[in-house]
Amino acid sequence: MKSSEIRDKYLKFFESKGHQVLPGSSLVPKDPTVLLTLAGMLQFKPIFLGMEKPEHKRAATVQRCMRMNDIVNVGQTPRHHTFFEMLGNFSFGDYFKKEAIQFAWELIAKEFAIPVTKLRIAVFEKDDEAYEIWRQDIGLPKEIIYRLGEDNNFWAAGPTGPCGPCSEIYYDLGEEKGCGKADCSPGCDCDRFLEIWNLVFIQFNRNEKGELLPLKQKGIDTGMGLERITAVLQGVGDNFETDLFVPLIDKIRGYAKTPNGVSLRIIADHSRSITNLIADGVFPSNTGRGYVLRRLVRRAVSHGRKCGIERPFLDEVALEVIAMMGDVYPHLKEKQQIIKAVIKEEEASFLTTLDKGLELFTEIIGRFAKEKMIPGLEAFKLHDTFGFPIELTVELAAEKGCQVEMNEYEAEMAKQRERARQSGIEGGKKNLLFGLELGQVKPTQFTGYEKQSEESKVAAIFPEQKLVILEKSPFYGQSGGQVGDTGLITAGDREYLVMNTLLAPPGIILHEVDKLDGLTVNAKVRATIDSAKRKATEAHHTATHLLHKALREVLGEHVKQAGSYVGPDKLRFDFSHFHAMSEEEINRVEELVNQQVKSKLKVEVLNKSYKDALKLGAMALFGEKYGDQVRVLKIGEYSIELCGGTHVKSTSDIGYFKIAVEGALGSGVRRIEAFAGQAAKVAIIFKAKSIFDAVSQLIEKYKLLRNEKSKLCVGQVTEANIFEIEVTEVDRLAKAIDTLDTKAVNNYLEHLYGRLDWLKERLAKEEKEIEQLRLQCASGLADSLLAEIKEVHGKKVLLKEVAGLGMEELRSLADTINQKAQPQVLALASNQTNRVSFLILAENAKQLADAFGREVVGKGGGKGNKVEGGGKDPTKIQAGLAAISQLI
RNA sequence: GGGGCCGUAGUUCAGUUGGGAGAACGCUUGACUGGCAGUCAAGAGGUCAGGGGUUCAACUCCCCUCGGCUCCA
Repeated sequence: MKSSEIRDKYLKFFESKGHQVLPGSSLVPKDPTVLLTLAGMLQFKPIFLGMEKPEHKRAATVQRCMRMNDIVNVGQTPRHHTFFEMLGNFSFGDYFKKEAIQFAWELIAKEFAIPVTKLRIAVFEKDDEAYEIWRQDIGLPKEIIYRLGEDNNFWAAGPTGPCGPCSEIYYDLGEEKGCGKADCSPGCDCDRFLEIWNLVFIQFNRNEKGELLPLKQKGIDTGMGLERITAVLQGVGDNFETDLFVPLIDKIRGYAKTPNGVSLRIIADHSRSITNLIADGVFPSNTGRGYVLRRLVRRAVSHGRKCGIERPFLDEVALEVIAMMGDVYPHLKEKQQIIKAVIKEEEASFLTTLDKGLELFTEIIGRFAKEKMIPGLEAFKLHDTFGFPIELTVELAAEKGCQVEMNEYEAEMAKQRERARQSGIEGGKKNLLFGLELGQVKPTQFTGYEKQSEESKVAAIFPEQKLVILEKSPFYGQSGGQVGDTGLITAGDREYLVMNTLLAPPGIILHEVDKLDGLTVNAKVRATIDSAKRKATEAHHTATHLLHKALREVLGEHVKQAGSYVGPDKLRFDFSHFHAMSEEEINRVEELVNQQVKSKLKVEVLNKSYKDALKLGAMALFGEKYGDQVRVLKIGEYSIELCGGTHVKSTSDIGYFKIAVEGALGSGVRRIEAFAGQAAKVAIIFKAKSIFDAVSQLIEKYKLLRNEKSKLCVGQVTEANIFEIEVTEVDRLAKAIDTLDTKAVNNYLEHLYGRLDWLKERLAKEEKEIEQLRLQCASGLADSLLAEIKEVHGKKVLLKEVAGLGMEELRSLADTINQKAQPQVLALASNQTNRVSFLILAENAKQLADAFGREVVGKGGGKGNKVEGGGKDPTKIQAGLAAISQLI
């Protein structure tokens, strides 16, 4: 049976049993606490947790999943993967153990016709109910039903919350695959018994005390790995030998000069992960999912090299993955271009780090060739700092007959992990919502799309966190990047300041207030938001959508939102893009956005089903489910996106849009900070003002320099034409902002920057000229000083105070004198802006400097026969020089 | 979120108890040559990423910011 038939058969079977077939969700989960979709039930987690109402009582899905826990086993065993497909059927308070077991058995034994002799069953040791169903209702002999412990057959999503026993169906691959031990049975570590289906019976809620309380609404959550069942049904006993992998591995083998089975499997497995991750909107980066993706690419490339593949090839392998999976998952085909491009770029960048690492490695191996042992610390540094894989280090070392001190390496690695974990724990505690018991609270009715003030009743209070929940509220809870509203809750004549508003997953709006005294549940209140702040936030939010669209127009369709902040003060937008933006690109984007502002586009909100929204061409973000009602934000004909936030009525309300900074967050991810409305105007004028200040400061400095120059040896100083900035120019700028003339604003700012640069350049030139003049003067001075060299105790000595010379000039002066006369003792001291600089050339320069330093309140130091130093009391220079002459 | 490394001429990089900013290539000019290549000579090119601190003195030591690379979660 082909794997595609197995998928279809599974879904059809459960459809016939009254299940709604739903599409699997993205690998990027909606739940922000979960990195990747790692199980079929993830999209239904809120339902099992009682936070969301199910739309169907029974559902069945095929879910693409990713798990990184077993990555070291991938390729080594017949059944570990980073990417796999999970077949699942679910019951939400509908059928329970009996039907779940009956369905499973019917499919396995009848539809798939797996011989009973090959099957084994496991139940939780205390679950007599399940045991009896298998025994009585199905009629299985007790020899093939096993009772297993909590670690194997009890499922929980966390330390508290819904949980329950499970029952597993195993396939016996035959004794020859096993460990041969007498007690070998399901649950054994060896490869004989393959777990093919796990049926989870969610029947308890575990509270903080660890007590198991029965759930009113029991649930069923089952999962059968497509790869495993396919292996069984195709009679190969190895997932990598199924039609899910064979064509892919063949393709990879075609690139390999020296193929080895394990590497081919790893590359095949990782290619599937990589392709699907990128298709779901993940880009390589150095954090989070992006980092998972990067690691997979790098492991795959490393194993490619192991197989003698020197050139980039993964992007082509990805095409094969798309060819194999594209019919089931059409979005892979749609994203083909991007997938290929991203992989190519990432592969190339890894090859350069490998080259770099190789250089460092050869340097290290040279140092430790004698010991035949590379310290773990070196290997760790190579890995940690330079990204050179440890496997490669070990392998290359072995080629040179060296080993790597792995204990030390592992110890360093453990330290690194510990550090990261510590910071993770501390970070988690910061979350105010952590550990809040919201199970009994109903979702708040949000009325803030239309109203700014609302009569309401207090639904719940959390005194410890100072959180208030209302039945309905106009306050927007922080989500989707938009900050929470602030404002006022009044009860009678008492006022409560709302500092921030948060949103908990099932749609509960939490008002963070300054105090709670007197406020009780069920109290009648009026909730009023700070509308000025809201308005400023809305301008930024609508501008964010325009920005997103404009970026896609200017930079390309690969630009995708990767996070945002929308507040009253500014907006921040993170997006995928591979290079820094050029100035022209930034200007183009600004212009495009301001053009939309000028066009006074109508901003509309449409409530649509997710399906219809996609049909309209809305840009889908992460995590939406197919059945959801979604809000579609339509800005004229320009932009259409899903968005739950609040917005201005017309783009003209944005006022003006200005990008402040564009920078990198990591490779492949850029960040823009921008201003809209009043904030934009303030930011621009402020910027202009700060340039004015800088310019006038430079002008002052310039004048000083001219002055100094005129005092130096040459007499003639021509007066340069200095641009002063006129105040009226600020008015012109303000006017350009008001008329939305982006070009004028940018030209003007550029003009200001230009002037600043011009002045800086001018200043640098002037400084250099003065420097030259000084050196010139110093060399002139040298000639006159030669005459002052005296003979003391048979040594040529010159001790001299000179006026207004810096260290630079002293050196130059000393050089010239030294060149022309070679005195044995040369001490020059200068009084510059009330401080002393001195330079001494002599056999015992240090000793002389100490004596001099004592006089002028200073000290100095240097190398060999030269000392440089300084002091604070210029009036003592002569005394210092006298002290030196004493020592000669 | 927490670490590590890096940032010096147009480019690739040197630069140790903190005490005159360097090399190679490239660039400009000149000479040799019929022209090019080439060789020789001279020259230009640096806010040592930016800001603060310590110091008589910071490319060098400390802190912060920005940018690039990288590991862990």
